[in-house]
Amino acid sequence: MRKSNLFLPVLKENPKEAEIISHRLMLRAGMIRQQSAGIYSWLPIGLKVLNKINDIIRQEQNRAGANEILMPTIQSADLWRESGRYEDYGKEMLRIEDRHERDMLFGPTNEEMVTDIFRGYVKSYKDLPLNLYHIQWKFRDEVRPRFGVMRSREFLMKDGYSFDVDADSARNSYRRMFVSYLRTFKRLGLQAIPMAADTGPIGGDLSHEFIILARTGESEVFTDKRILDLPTPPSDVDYSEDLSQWVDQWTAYHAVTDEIYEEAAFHENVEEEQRLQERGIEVGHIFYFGTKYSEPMGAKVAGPDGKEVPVHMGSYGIGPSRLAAALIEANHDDDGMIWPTIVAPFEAGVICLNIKDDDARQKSTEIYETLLGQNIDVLLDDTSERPGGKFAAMDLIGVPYQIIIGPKGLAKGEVEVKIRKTGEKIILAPDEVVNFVADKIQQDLQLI
RNA sequence: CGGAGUAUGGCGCAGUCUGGUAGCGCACCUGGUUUGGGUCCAGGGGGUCGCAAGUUCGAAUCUUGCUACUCCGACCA
Repeated sequence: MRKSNLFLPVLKENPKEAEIISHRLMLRAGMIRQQSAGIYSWLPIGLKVLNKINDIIRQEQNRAGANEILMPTIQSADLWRESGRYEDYGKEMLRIEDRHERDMLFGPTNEEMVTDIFRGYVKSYKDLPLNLYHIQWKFRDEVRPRFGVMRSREFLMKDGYSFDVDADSARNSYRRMFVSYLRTFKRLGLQAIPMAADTGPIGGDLSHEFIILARTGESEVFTDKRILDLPTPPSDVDYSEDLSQWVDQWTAYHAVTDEIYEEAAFHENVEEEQRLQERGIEVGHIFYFGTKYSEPMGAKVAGPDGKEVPVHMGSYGIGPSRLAAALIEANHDDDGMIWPTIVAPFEAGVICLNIKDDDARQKSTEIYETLLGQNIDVLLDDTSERPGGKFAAMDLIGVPYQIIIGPKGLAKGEVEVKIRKTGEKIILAPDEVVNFVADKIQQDLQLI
């Protein structure tokens, strides 16, 4: 992408409404635009990041055996009457009436709808387990949306649903998602800690929240430091095997949010020197809730004995739009965002310091095109702005590898590579730079 | 939903107390200049002062009502 052709409305000043760093930076970098309270447009580089996050989630969902579908945002109230939640959900649900005066709603979640899909097709235990997920916009009419896309009313959610013939099998499905989530957050460069959680309005008896530690987090978390050193399941983890060892290992240490925190339990379970009390951001939440929806909605399958049984279900949520903000909270400095390469709006940037200088322009373009040819997502700053503005913009949007090309350097046979994360500046010959940067990016993107 | 605020050009703000025909910085446009960490000079365009009603010769400014948005709290992916 050439910057001269990119819609990148960066702001020099901080919009006054933005209180937390991720919100400020997303507005300043032109990633999002508020349209009304808790409702945002996603502008080009914001959308790029969001899509890259979605890609990682998809890869790890699919690896774990889940099937991607896409359900609508608008749902019929009748489905929710079947489960009883139409009355229970309260004002957080946005209720709509269509022209025929039918009660509709903007989906805050999709348990009812996916259960409806399931019951329409699946009749035998032989087709289980089954896991269906989608990545779709949700609406929850929060009383007080805030912090930009961290707590918005409209938000993107990956919500997945598992179906099993019995509770034991459902626990295996739960473990697959548990492992998949550990991998997803790890690949996004985040240290997410699964914490025992309340099941809330979704219901059920087994639930974990995945929390990343960040000073600006909204909840207080209490855990054992040693949880930070646990290994993440590798890319070749076999999802058809028993995954208990992974789940047991990760749930062995005490880890709770303020919702269910009890001082006595914390002190009993965690030795003083291992206690870690921090703020955290919830980026994922998984539930096992048995037959809560399948029973009232008649989602049943025939078991081996020919008798019909209601399926055991679980649901698994990750908020990609919130993750974008959480990633910024976890990775930034005074100059702007510091994206992990895997979700950066661009993997590399080429700054041509003086576009009017023939050598600089030609060399910049050549390097840019060579990188493109290697499938690297690269931004060429071919604008006539001043150098200072170009540097500031690259740092603000958090481009991990920045190749700086100007007449003065070229005269000495030099270009500079700046590594955003470390601030390192490496001087190279122009014909070395593509390989150097391509290698770095390849390393960063290596499947872990 | 309780409490506290804000609303003036794309963004950040002054002007409101004390009514008199709207201003600054950034951004934008033109010309020149400059080009390795947010150049400099000159000129220029852009505003129903959130909306409505009222008071007044005259309202961004005073009064009343409304709306939107933000912050703190309760609630939440």
